[in-house]
Amino acid sequence: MITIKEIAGQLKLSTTTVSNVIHGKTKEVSPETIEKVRKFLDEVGYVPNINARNLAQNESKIIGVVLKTTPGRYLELLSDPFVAEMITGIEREIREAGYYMMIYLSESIEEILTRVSTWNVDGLILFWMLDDDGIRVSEKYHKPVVCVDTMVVPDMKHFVNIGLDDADGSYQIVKYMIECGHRKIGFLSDNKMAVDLQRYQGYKRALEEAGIEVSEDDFFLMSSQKNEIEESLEELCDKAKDYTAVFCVSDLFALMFMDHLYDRGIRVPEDISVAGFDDNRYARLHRPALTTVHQEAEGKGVLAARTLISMLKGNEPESNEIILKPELVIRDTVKKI
Amino acid sequence: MITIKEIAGQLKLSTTTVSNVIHGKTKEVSPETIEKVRKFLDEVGYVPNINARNLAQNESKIIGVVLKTTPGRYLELLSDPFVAEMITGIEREIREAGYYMMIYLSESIEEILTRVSTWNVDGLILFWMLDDDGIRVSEKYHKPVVCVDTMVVPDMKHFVNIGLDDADGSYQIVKYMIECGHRKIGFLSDNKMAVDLQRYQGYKRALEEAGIEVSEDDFFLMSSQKNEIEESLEELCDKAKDYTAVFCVSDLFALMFMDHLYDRGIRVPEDISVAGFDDNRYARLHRPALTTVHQEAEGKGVLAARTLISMLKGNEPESNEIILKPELVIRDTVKKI
DNA sequence: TTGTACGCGTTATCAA
DNA sequence: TTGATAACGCGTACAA
Repeated sequence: MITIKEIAGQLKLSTTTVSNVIHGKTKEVSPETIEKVRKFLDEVGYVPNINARNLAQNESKIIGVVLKTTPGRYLELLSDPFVAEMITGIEREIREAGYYMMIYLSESIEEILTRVSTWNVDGLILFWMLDDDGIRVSEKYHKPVVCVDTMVVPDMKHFVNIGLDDADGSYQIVKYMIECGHRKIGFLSDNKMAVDLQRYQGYKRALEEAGIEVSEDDFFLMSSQKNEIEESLEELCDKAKDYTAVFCVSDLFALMFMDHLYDRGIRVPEDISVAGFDDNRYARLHRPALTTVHQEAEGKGVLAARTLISMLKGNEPESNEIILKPELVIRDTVKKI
Repeated sequence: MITIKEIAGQLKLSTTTVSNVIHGKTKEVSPETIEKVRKFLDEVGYVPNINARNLAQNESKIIGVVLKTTPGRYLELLSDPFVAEMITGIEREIREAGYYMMIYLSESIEEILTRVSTWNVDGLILFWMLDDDGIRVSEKYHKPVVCVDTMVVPDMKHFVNIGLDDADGSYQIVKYMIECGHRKIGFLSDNKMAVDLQRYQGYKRALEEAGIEVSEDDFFLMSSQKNEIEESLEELCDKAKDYTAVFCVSDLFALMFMDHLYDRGIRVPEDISVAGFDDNRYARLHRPALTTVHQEAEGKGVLAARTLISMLKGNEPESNEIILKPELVIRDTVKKI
């Protein structure tokens, strides 16, 4: 790798001049020199050493994309189509803005913070922070942060949350199910936190508005531990006999649930109706086609990245929170009864 | 961020000593000093600045993971479940080995090389290099490289290819289809290059061994352009009427094809048999369950990362090429006739 | 218009 | 056992 110093040496110029030409600070450089330097740079294919630049400028041009995992989580994060689509959008935006993306997977906020400060990361995109995660980050990290699908955002200027109106999404679809004549509607999830809690609340509101009583019993609790999932889904198939419909908190769960129903000869939607949430790529490949709530995964990623990059440029975010709107997608898995 | 210099100042020591303690070069440091420094480091939560370290050591601890795209490709790369699973494995290995992962998506080898040298990346994992891509990389990049699913590997010491015996995989499944009584078997793909070519050759060999003539007509060519896919699949459904089975070059294509068949009321496997390749997570969620060829996507990623990391440690790779074995998975989409 | 000199944080060499 | 000092490559204030 050729360095500025070497170039300056060969051209009998100073490093300053070369550096100035590289950065277009050409007001004070003679045209001939500019030309000479430019030509030479091209010839040798000069590439700046970013470590040296970062060291000198105290920046990194790196945006950290942090996925906080929990132990024993069913799907490896990157394989989750929703995550993958979001990251696709994020990656493109970051790249086009001249930044670099570094992905961190970790169960530990401390580990994440260490990596972030080791690399002197310029900005952060955080997924699914829970509890006091956000606060712990904000205490140690004082640069722009964009959270995705995070409920509790500390009231910090450099924090922005990108979310979805989850409650409204589930409200819409459950309302639709009720309109189709369903009154016994289960809610399937592996937890009742954060985003899933919101979705549960929308479900509850729709039922209550229709004068249908909601009981804890209607919660179809799926295990989140890899080795227990199959078993818990088996049990839920039994439980489903008392229901005409089940709303699943995600497309993935809906697909998994339908598999078990199929394997037992229970037909969707003839015997039971099922709905999902997300409308991800793989749900779209399913047949019968899944009735679900659509959200723009890639768009969410793009928005997160753009918001962060804008903050990096010194712009104040317009608001601490951006909430996107979900959209009901009616397909074939919810039957009129 | 506290620096070594500051620490040395506060402790009335030299930076050398502090640095030595940090790196466990404690043969020549007194126990008391070690203790004192260690304690202080803990207290202040010292985190090294990796830019400075990289600059001094002329390394980066970064492993570049390069996905070369082609314009208009149907699936965004990271959303491809096979890619996602592989990256999951790669990421974990890289992280556990104390390296950092940087993902590059690009259509241009030049752009990739620029980024790689900008960051002074220590090693590279390349996916699907085509034609002279590999050679162009090897000309400019002289550190360890592991390719995945690449056919032409230049005879370079620092290049290793991780592949799958694709031809054998398709040979096995097509042979199975023949054993099930099928004789008119189509081959569906969107191209006939690299890995897909290998899979085609295995298909061909199985048919030829069974004395079945193979014609160009049996190639079900699907468009790879986003906006033309639907249409081309429609046409292939018509074409399928003359066949009892279609072997698809990937699970994804098999799923897409089956969707179109389903939407036209053509049943799998009753009316036509379908097989895939990869056995990815989403294919496993499909019903009827897909008969396919299994390969360990995550394992492939892990192997690629481990091989590279071993080379980074100075070990010579045992061989220029590691070829994994695929495995036939019989499920429900191929019917005995 | 061009050049000198220094600082960024770390590691390494060699002297004390 | 410890400490000064140079070096890595770049950007920049300031001097010429």
